[in-house]
Amino acid sequence: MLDGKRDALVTREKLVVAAVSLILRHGYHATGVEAICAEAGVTKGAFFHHFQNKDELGLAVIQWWSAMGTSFYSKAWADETADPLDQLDATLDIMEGFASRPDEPCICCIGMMAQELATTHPEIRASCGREFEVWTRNIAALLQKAKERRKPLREFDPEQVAWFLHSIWQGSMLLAKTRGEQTLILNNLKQARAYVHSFFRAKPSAPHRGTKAQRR
Amino acid sequence: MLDGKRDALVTREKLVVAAVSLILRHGYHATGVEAICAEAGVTKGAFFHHFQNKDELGLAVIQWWSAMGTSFYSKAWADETADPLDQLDATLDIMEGFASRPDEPCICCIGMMAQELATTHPEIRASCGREFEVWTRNIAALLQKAKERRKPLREFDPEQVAWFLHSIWQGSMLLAKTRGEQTLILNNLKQARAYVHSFFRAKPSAPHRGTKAQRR
DNA sequence: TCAAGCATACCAACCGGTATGGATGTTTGT
DNA sequence: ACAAACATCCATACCGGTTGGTATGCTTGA
Repeated sequence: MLDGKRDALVTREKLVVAAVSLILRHGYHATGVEAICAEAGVTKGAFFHHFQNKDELGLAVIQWWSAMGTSFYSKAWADETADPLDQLDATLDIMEGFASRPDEPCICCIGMMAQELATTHPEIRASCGREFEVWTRNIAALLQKAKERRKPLREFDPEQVAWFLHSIWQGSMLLAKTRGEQTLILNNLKQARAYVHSFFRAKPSAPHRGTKAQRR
Repeated sequence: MLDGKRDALVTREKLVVAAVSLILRHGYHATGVEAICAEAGVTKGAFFHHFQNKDELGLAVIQWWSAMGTSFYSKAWADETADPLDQLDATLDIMEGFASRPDEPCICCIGMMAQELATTHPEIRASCGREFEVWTRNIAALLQKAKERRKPLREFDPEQVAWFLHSIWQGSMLLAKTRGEQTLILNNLKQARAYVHSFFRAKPSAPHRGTKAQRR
């Protein structure tokens, strides 16, 4: 029975989700195993049945967050035939939407774990690096396609620009944490969008709809 | 006697410096009070004589790092009569130099603490925010001056651009932590420099010396 | 002489992790 | 078909080590 009282996969998922929620709020070290179990509604017996130790859960958390992120951007990335510049705009729209959710902080679980654990936990550092590359490669691919279709106004390296955009994104979330509001992120995204557009001739068709996805 | 065996200010400074060093390597929570004392060559008696608790030391660490940072940029910011755009370039040169130190990671203590403690420690969050603003205000002031002296090619808000640059800086250091090398930071700084220059007409005088401060 | 500065010893709380046994679903023997 | 046997799943209880923090008293400089 899939929805029976006892399902290992469900329990495991509950633990990972609980860990994500707590790590986002308190960070990795400040989140105890018992606190995760309490949030998930299980006990330590279940925890150490699914994970050898806390760090192994950390790796699962990173993968879970990355998978969630990829599905989060799927609307912008899925259509292979779409205009790549439109896809980049759609990506930025999604990011704006993520930063515009009321009463929800705009933070990245992987960014937090990378900051806290990169120097001490080599495996977690490597995992964070891999998942960072997933996002960046997707952006770089769109930039590459855009570069091929429309001749850019000036030369640029898609990969480097993608890392540049990712840095803006992570840095924005970091700086915004110290302030009450998230307009900083939205302002940065606007500049990032303009930066991307600056490589290409303005499109005559789309009248640049500006900021979308504000306040549901 | 200032250089006597016993000097409260020196001891306090040793504790703060030791804490900075350890926090940069292991993060805040993973850095124990006893470890800090060992690194500083004192005991817990000294620690809790100077700081009521660990968080109070955290605040001192933030202020220490901010002060060090400001003096770090003093060469670029001190001269009131200099050309503001040159000052911005000098600032980016210093940042490139910071990212080019061999075998030294390019990381920010305040960025790390903000990421780890912003949601749980309101006072530390506020302190990080204040020190972030110090850097940003300096950059914004230079951009403002540059905007006044030479008419920019297009309109921009100095404060928003300054936060944008700060985000790039913090995000670059964060992403670079997950990789072995720091060329990512240098590439981002190049794009940031080009972005700043894109607001102004190219200067005929300075032939744009490119990347400086590589490998001593 | 006296307070500031600091070392020593100590503590309750909490941490990640383990040992053990019971509950549950699945497979197997007949 | 049905129970026995089994492996998976998870709860309970427990543990050694570490944590931030304290109580106390010696030492040093003024």
